Amino acid sequence: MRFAVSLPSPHRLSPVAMANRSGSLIWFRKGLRIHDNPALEYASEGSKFVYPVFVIDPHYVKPDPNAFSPGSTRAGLNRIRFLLESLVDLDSSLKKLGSRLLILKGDPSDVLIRCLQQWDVKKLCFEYDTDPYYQDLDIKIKSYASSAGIEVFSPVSHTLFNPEDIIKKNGGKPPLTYQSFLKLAGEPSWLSLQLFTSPSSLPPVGDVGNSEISGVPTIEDLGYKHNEQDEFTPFRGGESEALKRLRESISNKGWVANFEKPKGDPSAYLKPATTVLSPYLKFGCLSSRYFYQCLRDIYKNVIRHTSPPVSLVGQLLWREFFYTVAFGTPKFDQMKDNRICKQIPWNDDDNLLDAWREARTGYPWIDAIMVQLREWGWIHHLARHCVACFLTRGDLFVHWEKGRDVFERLLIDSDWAINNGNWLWLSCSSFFYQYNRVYSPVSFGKKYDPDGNYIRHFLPVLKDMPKEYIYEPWTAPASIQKKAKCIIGEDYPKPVVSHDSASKECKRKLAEAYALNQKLNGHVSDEDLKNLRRKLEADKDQEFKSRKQQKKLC
DNA sequence: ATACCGTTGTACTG
DNA sequence: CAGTACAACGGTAT
Repeated sequence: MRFAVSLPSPHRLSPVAMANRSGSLIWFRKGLRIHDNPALEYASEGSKFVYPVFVIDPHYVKPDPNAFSPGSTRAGLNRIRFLLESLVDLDSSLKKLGSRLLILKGDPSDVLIRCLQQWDVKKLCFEYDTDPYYQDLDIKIKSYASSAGIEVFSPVSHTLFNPEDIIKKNGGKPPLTYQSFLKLAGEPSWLSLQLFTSPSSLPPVGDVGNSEISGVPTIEDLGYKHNEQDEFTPFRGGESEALKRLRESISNKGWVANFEKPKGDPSAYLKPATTVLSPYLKFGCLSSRYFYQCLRDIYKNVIRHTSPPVSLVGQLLWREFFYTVAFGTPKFDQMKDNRICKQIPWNDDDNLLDAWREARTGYPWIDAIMVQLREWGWIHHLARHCVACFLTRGDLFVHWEKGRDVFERLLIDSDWAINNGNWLWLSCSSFFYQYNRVYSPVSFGKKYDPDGNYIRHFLPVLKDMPKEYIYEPWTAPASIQKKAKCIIGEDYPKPVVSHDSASKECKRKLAEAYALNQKLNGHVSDEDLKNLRRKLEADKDQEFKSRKQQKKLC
């Protein structure tokens, strides 16, 4: 039966009406795909109607004129666009199966609860998500559903493993090294199953009463101007694009079998050295499990292949590792009260942060990466390492949380667990502690590009720049500087700080902080941090004075 | 207590 | 340029 217009709330429905409910609601959040989608499969099983819903949260998409780049408060325009493209693709796939995507706007929990009240829904299906944002949301939704007698199905399908299982296996705490994670994880249990079961048709959409439903909005619909941004990311969102990219990536079996992350060229932009599947994995346009299965199939048929951590499968397992640690670590995204995070008295100087964020550090190789990040929303992972090290472990010595925020906004693939994990890693706050080891484009360039053209494609502006300029901007011969200035402009900034990969000064600061952490067994109070910061500043002052004195004597 | 290890190092010598 | 010495932290296994 079909319900006409709006319904009373479920606790006021007669038992007959409840019993007669025959539809399902699939709530898309991540997992924007048809293939390997257990929630969608379960929703359509034995259902007369299926309501495929995506809720657009104004908090996530509403233009924020005060943000430092075009976009909303939380997301840059590139990612918003990527999301909308993914939704268009999902809608068109659903239409081919006899259904369509219902777009609703508002606070997700309010909107969804209203749908459950008004529509013919017996089963509510959505992919399980470990991000704190969804964990909170899910509690609300689940508690409503159970009070209304609606069945909830929330399978783990975003990741290869259930982080909860791994943590349980490890005695309640997440593993903190990649190797121990590998041991605990083993092979995923579903590997022998045929995952790629896209439905051939779907039940029709039920009566939606008087709910306000729209098609997928354009960025103009959301209030953005057509020319808000000069250059947009060249990566198109959506499942179709994801599968196309996957097929292209894995068509070269030798490449897949021999993939070694550190050997790729981070500057190769038009033909990236990696698969650039991360944004599709982030939104679930591509199933990580399907990807994993494809890779395993290839490995089976070759004599030799690379292994984790550097292999392609290894990259997928890094994702699992960070998801697991992030899920099992309270306050994972901050320094304070974070069990696994070193307490370090970072600089409070926002001018340094701004210079880094706005690509005017005065180091073309850093600035080039930052411009590509802003304009294209994607940079090679090794390039991410370079700029993250530069911000936190050079003379800038800026808090990793601030760099994290910039990445979270600008990257089209920014993923809560992975982004925070990498910043913890690269700032030597957790997982990795060898603060004298830095990642810099100069060393990558030396290693991987004998022609010296290494950094060329980070940015079109830099593509014809002589390597001397790029590597050592302010010590290059005058003739080269002259040529470089023609390309970049006379007003190209002088370096904001001296930056000798990881400077002695920075190393000293970190060593101090580590000693403090050790002495206090990790329990470092705000007061301790303040004192240490004061001490560091006093030391610096002292050093400055003594240097002045020495000069005088000379 | 000690040795060894870690996704992709650095600096020097010849 | 290749080869070698060095540097260095916390976590884990022994």
